[in-house]
Amino acid sequence: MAFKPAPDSLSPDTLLALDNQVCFALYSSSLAMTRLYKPLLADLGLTYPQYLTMLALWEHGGAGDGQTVSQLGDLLLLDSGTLTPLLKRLEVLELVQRKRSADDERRVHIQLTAKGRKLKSRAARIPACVLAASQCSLDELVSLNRQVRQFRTRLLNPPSTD
Amino acid sequence: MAFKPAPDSLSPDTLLALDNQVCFALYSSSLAMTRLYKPLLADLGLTYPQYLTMLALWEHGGAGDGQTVSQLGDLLLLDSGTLTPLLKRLEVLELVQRKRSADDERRVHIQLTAKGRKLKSRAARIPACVLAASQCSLDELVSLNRQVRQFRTRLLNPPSTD
DNA sequence: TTCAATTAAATTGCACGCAATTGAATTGTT
DNA sequence: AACAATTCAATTGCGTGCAATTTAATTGAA
Repeated sequence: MAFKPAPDSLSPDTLLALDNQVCFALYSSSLAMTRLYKPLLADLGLTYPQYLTMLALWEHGGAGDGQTVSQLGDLLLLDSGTLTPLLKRLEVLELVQRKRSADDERRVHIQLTAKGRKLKSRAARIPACVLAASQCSLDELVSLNRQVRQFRTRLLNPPSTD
Repeated sequence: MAFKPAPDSLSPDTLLALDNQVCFALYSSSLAMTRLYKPLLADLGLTYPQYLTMLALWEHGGAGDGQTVSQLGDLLLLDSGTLTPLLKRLEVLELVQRKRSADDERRVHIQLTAKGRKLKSRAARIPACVLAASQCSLDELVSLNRQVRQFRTRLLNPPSTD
């Protein structure tokens, strides 16, 4: 008499189920976050990636020369192909200034304008809105943030192939 | 004698720090996952969103008429503006068939072709590659997946505004 | 029955992401 | 000094995401 087989946890059906993919959980959650931010950011005239860029500049752009495109890319994990046109749009909005470096003409320094710095106080209201909409406690968000960042760190430091 | 003030956990600087944004953790992790999948999916000739769409169809497209565009959108949390051109590309690849519904001409049914069904066995190798590259245990991924999905569920069911 | 409201998919326009390439500036080696 | 290799930003091309609109089909209320 045969036992009823348990669902094989390594079957293709299980391995490929949409809800079993961490990648899909991250992907769909990230898009859901973008949608949540959109109306909040519309008040500031920013898109979501533009907002992240302003966060990076508010936090790390205070020093004299601001940040180069590459340094911003390191902070945001994006490349110049994405950042260059985005930064040009922020320049049109008069939130940043783009200036060729004097001592290395290859570099472009991104500096906040007065208008860009001023926007920070209005943006400061956003995190509370997001916390409320997430229906999570602050502790839960802090914990989730830590775990997702830890996961990202491991992804970005692939095992050496020695 | 004044105490040295603790860093104010509710100051704008703290609230707006890039690493304190769950949204950025999710965003950058999701992009990092996309980059990880890219070479694996290149072997199958798929982009990452196309792969997610195939996952949805392998799991839920077996029944006679497959899934309509709307039903796929519910599974993937995407709309027709995104899915229609993506599905047309999958049709060009001969992985799916798009057919107007007979009893409701507004609907378009998406069905796997034999070639589309066959691709599943090759895709079945991908999860193991991702697990290895993530440098996480299966338990850790399962746990992270559960928490991110729970977070997404709360985001998508906003508190009623009665 | 008629026709307004609703629904489904497609279309349009814009802003990403990113691979691949280009062009210009700098560095390193001899 | 010369010049190959490297680095940085910009550009090009393609595939998403998504708001807004359009088109066509269906539903529903008078």
